[in-house]
Amino acid sequence: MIDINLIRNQPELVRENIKKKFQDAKLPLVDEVIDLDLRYRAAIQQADSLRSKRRTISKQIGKLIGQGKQEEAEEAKAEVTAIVSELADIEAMEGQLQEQIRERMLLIPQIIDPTVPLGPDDTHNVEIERFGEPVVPDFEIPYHVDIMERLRGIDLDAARKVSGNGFYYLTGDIARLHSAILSYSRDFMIDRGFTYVIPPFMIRGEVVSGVMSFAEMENMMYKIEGEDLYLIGTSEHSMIGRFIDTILDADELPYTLTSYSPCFRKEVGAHGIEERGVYRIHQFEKQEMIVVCKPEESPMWFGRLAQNTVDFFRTLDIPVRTLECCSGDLADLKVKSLDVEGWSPRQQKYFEVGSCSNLGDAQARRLQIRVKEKDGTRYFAHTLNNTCVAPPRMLIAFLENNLWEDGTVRIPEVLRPYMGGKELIV
RNA sequence: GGAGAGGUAUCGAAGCGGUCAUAACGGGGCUGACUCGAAAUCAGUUUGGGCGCAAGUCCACGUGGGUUCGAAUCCCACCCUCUCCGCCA
Repeated sequence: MIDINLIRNQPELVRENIKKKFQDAKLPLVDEVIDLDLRYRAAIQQADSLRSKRRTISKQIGKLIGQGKQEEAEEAKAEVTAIVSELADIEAMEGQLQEQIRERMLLIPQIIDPTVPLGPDDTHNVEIERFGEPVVPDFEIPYHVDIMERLRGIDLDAARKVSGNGFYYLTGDIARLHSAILSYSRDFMIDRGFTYVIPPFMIRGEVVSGVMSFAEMENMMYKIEGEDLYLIGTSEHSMIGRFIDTILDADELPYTLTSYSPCFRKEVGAHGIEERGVYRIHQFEKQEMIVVCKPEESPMWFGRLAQNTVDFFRTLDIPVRTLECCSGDLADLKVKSLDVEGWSPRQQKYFEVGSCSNLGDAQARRLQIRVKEKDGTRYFAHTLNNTCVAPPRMLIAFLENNLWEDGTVRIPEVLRPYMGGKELIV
């Protein structure tokens, strides 16, 4: 959500931004908002003055009755009744206009960062940098599920029987590896100064509708029957929810948090659970980074967050690259976004393992997350989030890159302490 | 699950149909005085949001309705928090 003042004062800038995102169909929204806003403000003034009158006269009635002037009081009552009925119509209009403005404001995209490359869709995303040598070994790398099965580390058949498609049993060393990666990532982030947080895994409907659109909610969130609770799709939901409708002291900032949570997703819609294996599933676990900071610091944090993920994968000897989202592929709430992709020697291409986003003040404006300076000035905070690691998906990259020809999996040094000193999975 | 209490500003808390919601009273914060400095003391100041060029004005007492000329205050529904008992990782 953008500042409505931007539409009032610099509508051209808002239109340009819509064009940059190849959403020309939304251009009329700008003029609609300008028109509705004018009418809304007029309605406010009219209603306010009526409310003011109602209040003044009502107070007088009290006095008149106190003085025993019944007749005058009755006259005044009639006057207020007339005002109140007039007010009812204007208030209805006021509410309607406000709702119409809000509906449109939610559709108008956030002003993107000037550094975002322009392009209509994800084919125009721009590779920024590669880290590590994307090696293609001279033996064939099996499908990740086959690798796991050979190591007796996964049971998808049983999971389908028990829970359905999109779930898994991890067992033995693979399960341990999964936990090791999470523990390691947690410590990795703590070492970089982030505060470790374990948030609620279920949140209220009110919070859900605050952090995502209705369509997203329908397609992603599992609802608990008979309760006003939803399973989180990512810890970002509960982490950002924590700050809804708060005013933070400027000297508390920045909040640099790293949170662990399981994530539950329906994955309804375009993709479904088509992909076999553990690439796209209903339940996975994730270590996340969340930053709430001052506006001028968000570009700096954006870079640092993305670098954290890159560094993390590099300590596990997985080649990665960063890919910047072009304007057309960027979600409407985001100012700038970078995907981190891990190398798949089997497919001989990179695939998404994490996503780093700067939401600017869009999320904060929508959720009323404000900052107060010592001198009393207030403004909206900037929020960022980034995947540190989502183990099931990263296991794919991990296994493919650390597999030896004889079928054993090498465990990188940094993970060994979390694996009881093991160097190999055989 | 049973019983009770309660949701008012940064915190505690008063108000329980109009003349204190620019929120009593107390604490905290900030500014100033005194002081070499601090503590203590004294004085002042301190909610958020909308509209308006401004003067000013409106909204918010958990949420949503209702009654009334007028609602923090009365009525209805819902939400949440706390305490005790029970149950239980």
